[in-house]
Amino acid sequence: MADMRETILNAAQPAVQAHGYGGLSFRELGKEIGIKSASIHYHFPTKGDLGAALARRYWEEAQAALNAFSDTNADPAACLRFYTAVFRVALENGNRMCLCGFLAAEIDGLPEVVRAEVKTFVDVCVRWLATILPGGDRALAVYAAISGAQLAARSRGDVTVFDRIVESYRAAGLIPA
Amino acid sequence: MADMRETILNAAQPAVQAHGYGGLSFRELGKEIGIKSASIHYHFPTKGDLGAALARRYWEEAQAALNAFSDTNADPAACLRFYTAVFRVALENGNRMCLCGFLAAEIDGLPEVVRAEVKTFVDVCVRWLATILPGGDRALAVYAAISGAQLAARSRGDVTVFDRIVESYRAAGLIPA
DNA sequence: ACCTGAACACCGTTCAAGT
DNA sequence: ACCTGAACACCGTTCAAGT
Repeated sequence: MADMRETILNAAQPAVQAHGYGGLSFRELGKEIGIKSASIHYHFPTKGDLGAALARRYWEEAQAALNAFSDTNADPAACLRFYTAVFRVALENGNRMCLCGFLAAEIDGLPEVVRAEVKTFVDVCVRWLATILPGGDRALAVYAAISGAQLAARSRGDVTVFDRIVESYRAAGLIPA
Repeated sequence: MADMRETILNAAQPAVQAHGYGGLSFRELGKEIGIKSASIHYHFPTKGDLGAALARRYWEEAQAALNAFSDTNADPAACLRFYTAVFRVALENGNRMCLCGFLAAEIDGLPEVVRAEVKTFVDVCVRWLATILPGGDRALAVYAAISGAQLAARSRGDVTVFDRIVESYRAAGLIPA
């Protein structure tokens, strides 16, 4: 089996996507993976260290997935369909949020180490979108619009709300059709 | 001076807009207004009751403000400038989120009474936008897009990010210019 | 190297008790 | 009618102690 560090990250990620950083409990986490909460601190000295590791792994995987797709498919419309599909997965998977989307809302109460990784996630997404969309602030706007669509769909508890909003973005011309 | 119930709501609102529902502490709240945390429960039996009262007051005020503007100004572009300005205020005021925007992220861990008020806030905004924008899902899309712009700007700690995103929405044709 | 029990100061909540 | 102190089971964190 995998090392404990990874086991902790794997259990913590869906929890944060559902309840946020503040809603993550070391005691519940320990109960889930069969370890005492004090033992988690051996692998991640503080909650901030765990949060930062979580966010870093998240943007690394997102970056790899986005680049892998755009490397073999240069069509802007196809790339944007892939991008929205990535954000849709979180909703499909237990009506969860993008990890860094939730952390962005909580940014005010986050340790600096976590904040930095959240900002990097946004950078990764916006940089990738900028290689596909027209210049200026369009990439930033699309990043924000998709985040907002996810948030709205989640609060409705209805994935089809996400689809309808994205379709409306396309119809309006914000996203390439 | 105002009654204690209102004093509590006035102190709790900016706290939730900054730290969320989970980040609201009855003890800190009590310290701020000079009352014991146990006394807050006299006015609001549970944290959920306080959260619901907060969200309800929030959408009531938003509804009143939006209607007051559109009653005397029918121009779609002007109405949308007013709408975005309302969401901008939260950022200007200590880089805070829309109260119900934050609660939407936390929806999973919210008592049902709070959830219902959050949904009503979305309804209020979308219904108002629908009286101004072309039919279909455009109102829902604009609601989501502006929420996302606020979230992105907050995570950046930079109000001008909100302005740039909104301007980009206008340029793309999502919002009437 | 990795885990634990016990303690610390926090949290929302309850309730008997005060005025 | 309104407020409080004390208790309850929670929380992240620390640390001496175990293996």
